[in-house]
Amino acid sequence: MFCDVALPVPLDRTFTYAVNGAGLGGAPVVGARVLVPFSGQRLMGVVVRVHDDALPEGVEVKPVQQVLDEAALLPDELMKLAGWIASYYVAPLGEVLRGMLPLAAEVKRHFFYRIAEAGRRALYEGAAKGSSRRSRLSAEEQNREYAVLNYLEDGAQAKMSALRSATGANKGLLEGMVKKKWLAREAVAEERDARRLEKVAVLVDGSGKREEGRGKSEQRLEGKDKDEKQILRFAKDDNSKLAKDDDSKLAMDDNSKLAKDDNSKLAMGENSKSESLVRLPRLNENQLAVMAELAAVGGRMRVRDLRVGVPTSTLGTLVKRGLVAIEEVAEDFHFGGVGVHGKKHAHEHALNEAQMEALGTIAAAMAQGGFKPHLLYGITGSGKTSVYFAAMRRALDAGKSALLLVPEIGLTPAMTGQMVAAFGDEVALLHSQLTPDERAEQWHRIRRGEARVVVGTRSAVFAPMVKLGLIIVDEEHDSSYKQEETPRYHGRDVAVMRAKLNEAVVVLGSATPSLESWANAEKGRYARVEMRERVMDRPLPVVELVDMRAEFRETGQEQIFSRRLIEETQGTLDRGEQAIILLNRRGYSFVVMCRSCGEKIECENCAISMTYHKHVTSDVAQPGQRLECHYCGFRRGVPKTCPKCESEHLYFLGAGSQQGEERLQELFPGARIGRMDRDTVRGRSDMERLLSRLHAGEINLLVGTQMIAKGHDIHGVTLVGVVGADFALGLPDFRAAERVFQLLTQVSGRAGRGDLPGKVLVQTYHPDHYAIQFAAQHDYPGFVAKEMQYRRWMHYPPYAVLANVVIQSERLEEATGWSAALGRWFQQARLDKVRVLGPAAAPIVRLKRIYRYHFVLKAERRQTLGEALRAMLRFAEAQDIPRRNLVIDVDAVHLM
DNA sequence: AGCACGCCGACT
DNA sequence: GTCGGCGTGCTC
Repeated sequence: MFCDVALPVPLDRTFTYAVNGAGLGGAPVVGARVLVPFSGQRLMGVVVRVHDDALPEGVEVKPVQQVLDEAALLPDELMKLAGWIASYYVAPLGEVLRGMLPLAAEVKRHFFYRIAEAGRRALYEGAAKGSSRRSRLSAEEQNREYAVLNYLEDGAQAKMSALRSATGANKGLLEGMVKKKWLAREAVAEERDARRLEKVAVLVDGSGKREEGRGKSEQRLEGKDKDEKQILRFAKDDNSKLAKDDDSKLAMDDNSKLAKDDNSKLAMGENSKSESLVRLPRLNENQLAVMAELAAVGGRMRVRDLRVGVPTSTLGTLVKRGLVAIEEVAEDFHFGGVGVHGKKHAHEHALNEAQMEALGTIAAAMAQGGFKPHLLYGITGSGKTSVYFAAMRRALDAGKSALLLVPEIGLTPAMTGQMVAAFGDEVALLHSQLTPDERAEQWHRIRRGEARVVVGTRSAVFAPMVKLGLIIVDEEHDSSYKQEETPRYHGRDVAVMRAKLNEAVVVLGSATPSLESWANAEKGRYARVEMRERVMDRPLPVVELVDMRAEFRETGQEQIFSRRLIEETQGTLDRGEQAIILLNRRGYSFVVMCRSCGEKIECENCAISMTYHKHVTSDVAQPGQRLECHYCGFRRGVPKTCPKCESEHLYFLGAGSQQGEERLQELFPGARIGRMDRDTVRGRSDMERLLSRLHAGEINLLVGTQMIAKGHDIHGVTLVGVVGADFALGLPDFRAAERVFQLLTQVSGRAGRGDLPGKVLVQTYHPDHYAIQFAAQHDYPGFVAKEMQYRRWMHYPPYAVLANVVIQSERLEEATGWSAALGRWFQQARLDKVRVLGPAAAPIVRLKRIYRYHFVLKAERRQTLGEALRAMLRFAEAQDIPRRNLVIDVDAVHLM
């Protein structure tokens, strides 16, 4: 018997292994994970086929080394989905499957090292001969090498982690020793329980209840009085275990001294059974607070919950004094760091008529059963979220599970907070900020059917749901659903396919649906559900356009903020209301240009203009390094003179959010200004803090990049200013108009969500452009009609399917040579019904030191496009163009 | 991708 | 002479 295994390597095929080897309980099933030998490595892969077909000639079949799952880890429909993605996006199946599994946490590869013959010689014969003088090792590193050899001298093998902590060696050093043949290395992949351990603080009381923790010392507090004469009695049973087994860090650190003493005694064969009396000084305020809190909850509490305003060391002190013990238990559940907050019963608000109707349509589809896609077009503020909640509730009531996809969880803390509040511990959150362990844990909770509601970003579309009944894709137009690395899938489109395979209902929701989804609704493939009124009959904000060309003519100077915007902002602040201003670039100024030669300062690694940051934005930066590349992160100082012509006249162009904030500070000295961009919002907590300050009115003027536009529901905001959002209209991107329309609509939606009506001021250099005009009128259908015309004429999606093919190489000659060869092939192949544009330099011709050329392929039919791409790959293979230098992006969102 | 194998240049 | 850097080719 054989099985075909998909491996996480960039190769468009599977590999066959024998499964009748000894020690394996029969053949693995499709969907199970296996460990297999592969090119000198041991890899984990997923079985995709079990068969006894004749094998291709000339390959030596190796046996499967270990079967990790008895039953299929991935259910049948996810295996099918993986196959579909691999074919649709022309991606290796193994890489698709890798993205579907929480692999990292479950199989850990350990390296074991053992001393080799040459290493022994080096050790005995001494340093003089052993180390080559050529090697660039410092004396310190050489010493470490000898420490490693000493450690391994007895011939036993040691784990890399043990070696590192014992000798201070790092991986590079150990690998260097392997190269010198001083050490032999063996890699072992081992499976482990994905569940995390959690530390629980336990109040040690004097009631005689014995501590039965694993090898922990029995600790007792004599008498319950917590005043001056606390006497503690340590009765140490067997501290050697404490030192060896107890990996609880707190207990370890604090008892290490004690444990050491006892170990030495033990080593001499003396069993310690000592008792000691320790007199304790009175507890300080922090310590008392911790004790009180523990006592208040019955003496047990998770350490994580305990840290309320006291330093972490306090707990350590209490442990040292034996008043508290730390136990480790398998953690049952937590929300991966998202707290429960938000309006608890927001979802229970009575739905208005439009919402009820939308819910009715979705519920009816669920009741009827089977695959049913919907497009929920609801204007900003129409209450889509409430409909999602109600629909998910219905799914649960019907015994089904529900999946909600959101663009970026960190940016919408309110939504996740509400989910947790509404569905409690039936919710699992999946997002990029989870550690591999947390991810694996959530994955298994979902797989076991314990979490029936899943909220997550793009990759959550692969959650192993049990009885999936409903998938909702919120803000379905959002480009963050597109994965920008292999496999380059679109979360929304995968969601629709998944719903089809699961015979589930899928709802794509947006105030500005993508043209693709709108076209599908027009064709009747998706049922369209509309909500065209805001909740509570709130009006949409009035949008006023400010023509920045006229502004310049009249004022004679280039200013970030127009007189109208300044005036309106002043008025808003004077009335005690809040304003937010979108300035869709981060940094201070995004171009540094030479007045003499016109040269812009570009990144060393990318063909990209560097952004000036007035203050260093990251702790890794060297002081003074204020130019930053937003693509590769490269930083440098600001040169005094132009690098090209040495002129001293460098000037800074294009205002970013940082400059916006500074300018607002000057204009409105009394305003309480906040800034929201990737420099000020690093993690979820930053976002939550900013939003809560905004809610509380501690901030009354917020400036930021597009993250301020994302679904936040802030009732006090009555003015929204938009600065430079039409910049994108000048970019060579067929989706530019769509993006600008979406951004304007989304950000306008932030205004007037409370009792007071909102107003939007859009500063623009293209006041007559239809994207701006329709956005100002809140006319999505009008915009779509116009944009569809353009797409039809130009044969762009949704009137064609499109793929971007990038040819990349660090060497310019390779990139140009290969693209020319492919160009010639496309010409002579005369692919039927496929239009090929290119080869051309990619819009960003060099990125992270890699040169990039590209083709855009357009076809009427999906299948035609797929065949063309596969034919192209075959040609590339025949021409020895390495596969990794060809990036195929089906349904590309950015043609960069 | 990651690893082995093999050619070639630098240093003893 | 020997070591180590890195380009090339293959992986059931």
